[in-house]
Formats: sequence, structure tokens, C-alpha cells
Amino acid sequence: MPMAPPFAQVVDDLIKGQQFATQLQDLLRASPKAGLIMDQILHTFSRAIHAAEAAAATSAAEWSSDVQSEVTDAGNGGGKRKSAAGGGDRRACRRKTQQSSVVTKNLKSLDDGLAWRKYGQKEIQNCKHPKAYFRCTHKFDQQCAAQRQVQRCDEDSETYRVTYIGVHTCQDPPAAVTPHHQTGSSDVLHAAGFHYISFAPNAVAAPATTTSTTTTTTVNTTNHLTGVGAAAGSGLQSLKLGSRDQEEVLSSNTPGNSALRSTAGAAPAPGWPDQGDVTSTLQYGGDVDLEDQFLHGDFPYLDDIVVPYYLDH
DNA sequence: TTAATTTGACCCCC
DNA sequence: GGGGGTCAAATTAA
Repeated sequence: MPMAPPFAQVVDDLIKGQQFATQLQDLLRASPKAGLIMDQILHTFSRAIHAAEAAAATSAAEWSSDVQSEVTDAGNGGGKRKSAAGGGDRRACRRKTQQSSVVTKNLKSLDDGLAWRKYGQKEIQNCKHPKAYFRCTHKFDQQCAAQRQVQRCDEDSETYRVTYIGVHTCQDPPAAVTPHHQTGSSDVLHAAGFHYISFAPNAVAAPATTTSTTTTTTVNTTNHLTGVGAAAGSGLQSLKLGSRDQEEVLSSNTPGNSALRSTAGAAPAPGWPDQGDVTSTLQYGGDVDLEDQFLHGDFPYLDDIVVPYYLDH
């Protein structure tokens, strides 16, 4: 989606500031207190970027609507499906996708705590497994452009290659968040659209020289999930992955599933609380409690998590 | 009844 | 022309 020029400049400046701050954060690692302050600065940048992006999306959509209708009227002569919703909108959507930030991860679990809705699945050539397509549940009610594509790795069928396209601009209710990670500050951050940031030492360097980046990361949750299985019994959805067929796997592990989301809001579903921990890490990496855990070595996943929060531009 | 998923068809881009 | 991404009607689940 074309970003309105004033917003593009704002976002660009904010990202530069964020990158400088992350470099400074590296230098201040020795001091935990300074690190906390730096994290708050980074939170502020992230929040501002999201706000500017959301505003830009709205602005650009309004700006392009007139142009879009012209193109649609002039160019959609033939061969459409019966529905009125056709090619013009699709073209706009595809352009938007191509210009969004793209982050690819290899994950053992598909639960990232965000509300996704599956809208398609496709067999991909030269791949054993189909690719599933997800969009944010709030695509229409909050104009959130985030998308996710999930495909099982050919070489390791227990690993999923997950591609995140765009960033969440919605204010998703934090239903999937484990309560003990839900501090007041993280609520505020989440409400502002803050989703991805990492305290992993090597994460901060990622965006420094990036203009448009695809980053591959691995979140190693294997041992952890195995442990959960031993404790929680057979109700584990994550441990059912191997026994289900592909379609079921890709859809039933989608956090957008209403059952999962509703259970997470009240009491964690059997077998899910530990995945919730990982989820919280991804969403609320800036939470002071989590960083305390990280600094004291109590949060093993963060060692492997490198989640570039914002890689575009 | 509502929301999510499935799946075949459509369409854009390479 | 084919592959990949998206749409939307039909189906399923809660």
C-alpha cells in the first residue's frame, strides 16, 4: 500500500531513531538499569511507528479509493466470477502485501498468541506440504493488514516455516496472554499495537542497516513442549500435531480459533499455558518482568528468539 | 446463530 | 501459461 508521504517521512525518522536506540542499547548492556531505560525508549519508538503506520494505512486507503474506483471501472471488463468483489480489490491487496515487512521464522508451534483467520490453502510446487494463508482476524473491523503464511518444512515435518507479512495495527484483546505476564505496562503497549520486540542480544542489530528485509529465525520450543506433555497429559494440542493431517494442523493451531481464544481469556486451556509463555515473549518482550527473567537466565527461550520488530523501510 | 474453516475458482505477476 | 495469492460460497464447529 502506498504510504502517504508525510507519514512515510515520520515512520522513516522513527525507525532511524529506533535503530540508533538499539545500537545504544548494545553499548549499555552492562548496566541493567540503563538497559531498562533503553527498552522503554524502544517501546516508545515501536508504539509511535505503529501509530504512524496505522494512520498512514488509513490515509493511503482514503487517498487511493477514488483512484481505485477509476481503475476498476475502466479495466474490469470481462470474465469475472459472479460476485461483485473482484479484481480491483485484489490488485490493491497484492500491492500492499508486497510492500509490507516480511519476517520468516521456523517454529515448532503455530501459536503466536495473535488472532489469525485462515483464508486459504494451496499446494505449492516442489513442496511436500501445502501452504496455509492467514490474515488478522481484525482485518476488516480494524483494518489490520497483518498476514501470516504457514508451511511445513519438507526436511523436518515438525517444523513450520511461518512468514509474517506486515505488522499488526489492530488492538487485539489480549485474551491469549498468560495472566502472570499481563502487567499494566504491557497492556498499554499491546493496546497501542505493540507486538514484536526482542531482548535477545543479537536481535537489536538486525534492523540497523536494513531497508527491506527477510529474516529467518528459529524459536526452539521442542524440549519445553515435551516437558509440558509430561506434566499436562494427553490433552496437548501441540503434541497432537504429528498425528493429524495437514489441514487440521494448520487450522486447529491457529490462535484465531474462537475456542482457544475464549479459553485463554478465563483459564488456560489444558496444555497451553507454556505456549502462552512463548506467546507472551513475542508480544510483550519489552515487559520488565520478562527482561528480569532474561537477565537472570530464567527464560531460556529468549536465547533463541530473534524477532525483528520492524524491518521494513 | 454466529464465526471459523475448507476448497474450488479467479486473478495477478513473473 | 503457470504458479502463487486471494476470494467467497459451502460446510463445519461452537
